[in-house]
Amino acid sequence: MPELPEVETVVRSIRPLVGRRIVTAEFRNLRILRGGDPDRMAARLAGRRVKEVRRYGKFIVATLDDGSYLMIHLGMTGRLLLGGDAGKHTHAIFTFDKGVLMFDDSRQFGCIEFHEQFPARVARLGPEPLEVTFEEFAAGLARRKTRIKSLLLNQTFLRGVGNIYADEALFRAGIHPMALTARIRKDRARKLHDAVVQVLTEAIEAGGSSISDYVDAEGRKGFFQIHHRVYGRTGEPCLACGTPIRRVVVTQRSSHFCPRCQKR
DNA sequence: ATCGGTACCTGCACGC
DNA sequence: TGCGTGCAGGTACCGA
Repeated sequence: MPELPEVETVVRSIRPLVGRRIVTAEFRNLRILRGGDPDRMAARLAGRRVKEVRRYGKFIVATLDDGSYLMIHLGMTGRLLLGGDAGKHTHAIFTFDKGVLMFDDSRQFGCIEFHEQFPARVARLGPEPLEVTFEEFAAGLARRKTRIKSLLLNQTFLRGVGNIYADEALFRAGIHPMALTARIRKDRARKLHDAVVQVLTEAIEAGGSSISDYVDAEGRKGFFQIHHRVYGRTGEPCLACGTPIRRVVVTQRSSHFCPRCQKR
């Protein structure tokens, strides 16, 4: 489900919780805690006020009033929902002095972690795609020895790009997903940098892409999926040239591309 | 140090 | 109707 635009939309939709106080935290599925102690977490969280909620790539980090941090990752199917009823896949329930936040995740690839210090995993991520300079971006391309699709998905290169937006950006830049990064010339690299920024910006404006189950914390779907040019369009005609869109697997992930518009 | 393959889960669509 | 297969927006971990 969630890549940068979806996580950004979720973060914006839970902003009303900033300034609110956590009354109780209930954890129903411990897998989500990745080894964290549920009782200790609940005790540390109770009474804390949310100072700030920020997004780092696909990670959500809430800063609490005592300087501790609550980190949330939505994985593939994670949802944060304000209010509503707990369901089969509701794994955590945060009750605030005003409002309730539920974490729902059918595949359980998401996680919730409590940290006394800023989480190291988040600190190790690469730059934000909407902030990275072209020079940094190009230096990253030249330094790696892999296929461009793999690099775009690598969160230490850029944080937040996932399978949908990698495919969409590569199409817009006219680059084949299997292209080796070191062989991409500067003009193409610049096109790719621009394409990443544009596609993410447009997707945020559309509230993200709702393929099957993504919704924001108010239950609203995104509508960027209607603007996808290659992702999920295998066999359908390329919107630029009419050639059927193809699907190849790169690093175990589906990649959708136009064989005519995207040369290696 | 980097890279690709694998594992982790559930649900859905499909063909038989 | 049910069963097997393959696929799905994610990252961590392992061995080469």
